[in-house]
Amino acid sequence: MQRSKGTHFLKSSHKVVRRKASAITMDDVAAHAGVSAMTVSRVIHGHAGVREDNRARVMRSVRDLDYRPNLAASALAAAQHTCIALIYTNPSSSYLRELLVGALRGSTRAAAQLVIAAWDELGAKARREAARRLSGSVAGVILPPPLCESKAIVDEFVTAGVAVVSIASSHFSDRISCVRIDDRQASHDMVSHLIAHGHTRIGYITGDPNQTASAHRWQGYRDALSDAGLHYDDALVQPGYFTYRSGLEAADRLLTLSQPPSAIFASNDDMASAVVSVAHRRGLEVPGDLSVVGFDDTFASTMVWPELTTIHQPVAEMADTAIDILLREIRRPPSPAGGTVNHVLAHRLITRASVSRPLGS
Amino acid sequence: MQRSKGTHFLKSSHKVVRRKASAITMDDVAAHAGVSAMTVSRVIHGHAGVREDNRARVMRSVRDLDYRPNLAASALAAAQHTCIALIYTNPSSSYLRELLVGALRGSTRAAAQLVIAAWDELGAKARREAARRLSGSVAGVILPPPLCESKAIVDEFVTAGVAVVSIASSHFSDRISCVRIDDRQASHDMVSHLIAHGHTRIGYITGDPNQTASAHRWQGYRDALSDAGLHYDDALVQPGYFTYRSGLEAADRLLTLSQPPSAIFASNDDMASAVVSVAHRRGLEVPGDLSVVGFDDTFASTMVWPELTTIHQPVAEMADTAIDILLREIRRPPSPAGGTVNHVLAHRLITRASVSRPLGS
DNA sequence: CTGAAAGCGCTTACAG
DNA sequence: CTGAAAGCGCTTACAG
Repeated sequence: MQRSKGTHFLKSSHKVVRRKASAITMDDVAAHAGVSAMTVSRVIHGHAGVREDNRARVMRSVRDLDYRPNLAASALAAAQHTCIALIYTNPSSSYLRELLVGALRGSTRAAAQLVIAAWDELGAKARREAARRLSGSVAGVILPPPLCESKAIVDEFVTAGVAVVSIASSHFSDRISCVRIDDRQASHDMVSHLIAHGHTRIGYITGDPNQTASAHRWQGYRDALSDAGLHYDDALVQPGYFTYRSGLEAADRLLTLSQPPSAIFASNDDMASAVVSVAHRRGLEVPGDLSVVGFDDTFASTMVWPELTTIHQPVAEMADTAIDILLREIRRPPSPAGGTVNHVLAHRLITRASVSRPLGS
Repeated sequence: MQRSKGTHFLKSSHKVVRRKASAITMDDVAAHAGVSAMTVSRVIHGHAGVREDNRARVMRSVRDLDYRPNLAASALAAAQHTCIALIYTNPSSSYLRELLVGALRGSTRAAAQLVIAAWDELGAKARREAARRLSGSVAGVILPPPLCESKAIVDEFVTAGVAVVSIASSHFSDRISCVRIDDRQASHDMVSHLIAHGHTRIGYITGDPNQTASAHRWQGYRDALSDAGLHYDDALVQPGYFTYRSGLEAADRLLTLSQPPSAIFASNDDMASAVVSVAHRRGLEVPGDLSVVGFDDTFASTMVWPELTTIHQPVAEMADTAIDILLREIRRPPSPAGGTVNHVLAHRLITRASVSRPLGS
């Protein structure tokens, strides 16, 4: 192993020792493998048209020297000073954390610069203003809900030629790309899970009517009932807004029904947590007296007792994917077509402790 | 306003329009201001030794052209391919989100590359292993609790010459720098707040004994009681571990006391949420029958009803500051001294709805 | 106090 | 299938 440039760095100097990782450059790898830097670059990016033996040698050298490309250099050389913004407006959304982790992973991998913008304090007008300003300095934006439901905001970016990907919403999927799960199917899965446990009176708390996911989840609930031959009862469906507070109120309405449900499906975890709290206040055991399930698999779902059965949404992966889609759109040659992507990731039913068979079954 | 290089980009091409932001380079600014790029660079970095009129002209041009430096280029040129890792092990810590936002802000500003590592699935041995591996590729690490309390991990990095900053813990402050708040004073403030409302029997739930903050917060509780001339009652202090579950158990013990407290101070929000839940299950109104307060001002504190009075810890700012400290250590010339920094940020008491005067006062 | 030149580590046309 | 050269936009010595 030859560290042509690196070796003398490993002496005593504090500062320089710390740089040792980047001491290995593409040229070092090229020399080690006996090819040009060009070829190394091709191999690394998986470009076709490299002889198999050369490819193998390069990969070997990369491993031997523990080479890690310098992202700053890549970004600069590729003139890909791509700056992508992730905008959030809902600080209480527990999944912002996952969103950040995923976006960071994606932007690092792609050597794009990530900017986080918090717009929760801004009014509608200030948001449009901010969007206009941002359009001047970023090539793409990731729009989580509820921002991606706003035509004004989406328009602002699209008009400015900024690439946009919405997370968890297909509202404007004809104009911008989106990454999401199949909310309807996921909701269907959850209701079927409850039915399989013997529940026939299943309460449902809807989500924010301004978010497309709400309609899909609700539809999934109805589909599953109908598929199981259960009739749909209006009284069992109460409006919510994805907030803890709204969950509290909906749960109260549901549990004071003359014939209360034996299970409640709140369409997100925050509301489901609220249901558990209301149940406790009313002296009901969960899941003994009432089964409760949520949606999203956020932190909130394990912050209650018992922990909630819920639907896992791969949020980090969604953000990561969003970066890829954005970059592809930004870097592709100008095409007349445009063509948005509608990327659907797999969801997963997470079984925890908040579901049991109904009383007396 | 002359966009020597930019103008022709603004034509129809989709791709290139998106690059317009970076079309303005330092050379453009230099030309606009009638100086060299060198001088622009000096002004931007606030280096001394630039004539006042030149400085003013440059700043004017920067503003006029809306110049934004290309971070990739800065990083590359400065040979500051500094890579910093943020390692987390506690995915349920609601403040990871803030940590990420702050770290990202800091790393973007400083053109450092940020890497997020999740070690929560790893055992002690695997963590040491991971630390060793990471030491080869990063110049600095940010260690939030509880990781920063582990001598083995800290040693692994320090030995490898990697700069380390711990968040919210001064445990190894003689060997590594830390960013934190004054936990003891903050806790004192909170207890004084309860006393000011007329509470004299104040329950306390301690934190994870392995985290230094726990001891400081507990000390603040005792200090405040003593300062107010109240006696310290062992029965009112119950052990917790910063988890929701442990809060549930501690609250049960506290509320079954023959003489239960009129207020409970849980030393973090997760446990305080648990206290509220237990209170409700026992038919107690919060804050009517029991005042409850937390610590950290995380998402959990507004996820319960009533929302919790708590101590705000500026977590994002802490991470941001950590990046600065790290960079200073990494980039400073090798010095024999070393010298760690102990940076204390201001906390804030957040008053919400979970405190009232005790019953019958 | 100021600037011309070299170079950071990659990638992108362009030739073979 | 492969490589030499130019260049991405900045900063760092080095000279004035």
